[in-house]
Amino acid sequence: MSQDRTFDVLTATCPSRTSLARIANKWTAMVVIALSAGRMRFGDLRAKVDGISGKVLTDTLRDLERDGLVSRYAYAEVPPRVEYELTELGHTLQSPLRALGHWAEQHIEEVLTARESYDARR
Amino acid sequence: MSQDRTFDVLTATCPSRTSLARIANKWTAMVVIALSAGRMRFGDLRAKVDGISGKVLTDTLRDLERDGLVSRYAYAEVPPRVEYELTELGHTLQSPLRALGHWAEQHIEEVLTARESYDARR
DNA sequence: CCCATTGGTTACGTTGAGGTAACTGGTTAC
DNA sequence: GTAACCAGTTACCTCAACGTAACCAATGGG
Repeated sequence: MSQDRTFDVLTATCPSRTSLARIANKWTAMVVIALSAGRMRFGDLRAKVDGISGKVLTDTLRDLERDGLVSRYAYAEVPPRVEYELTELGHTLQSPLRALGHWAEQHIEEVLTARESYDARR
Repeated sequence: MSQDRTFDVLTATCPSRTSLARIANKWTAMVVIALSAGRMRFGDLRAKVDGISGKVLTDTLRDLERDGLVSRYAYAEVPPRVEYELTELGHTLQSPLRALGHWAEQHIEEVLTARESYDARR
């Protein structure tokens, strides 16, 4: 139950780094943030994560499903209906990733200002 | 001062998304986590972020500097010496990214288990 | 003298992420 | 008959990410 100091993302061979590589990713972040609103079907998710291509959304969802972060519910209907939702594990990832999204929104003006002065300097 | 609902990372054209793309990135996360320990020179940073190549570290640091998250101090010595540290803005990013790192370390076992059962299922 | 040492940067070549577009399936509406 | 519907899947192509290795310049050792 207590924290084993066994895993360290800064160590190249540590398996936790493969996990970090997956979650520290813009598409993963956006999909998880979108799914925070609750169970959703593929088309709605695609509309919510503005600009994501079908291929990338499919790939991202499959990876998240494989890692146990998202559940997939397919209905044998025509036209097909498929819904996705965060698992219990996925919910634990929601708050860190939403924090990242909030950071991006709250600090974008400072970032843009910094970029301008950096670019002007060269 | 209050929160304008002006920015939304889920909107493709929103500038905050470019910012999210930069911070929701494995190398960015690892470098910021490493720099949480304080001002550090290039070589030490490279050793701490195990497995990162010189080129990627340089590129990552330059992007972070451009966005105002990291300060760069170069000394005109031979051999050259350059130190980096988080800016005030960079410090505000430290806790969300460390949270991501912790998540990866704390939940890697569940993730590995999920992967196994997913792969076995196919 | 000459060469090795040192940290950061750059040039070059390779790999992989990601975009586009065409196609699948059975049912309903024209 | 044929067109539209939804969630993929595949093939193909492009461009960005990444790794490798050479390079720079002043100092110290032999």
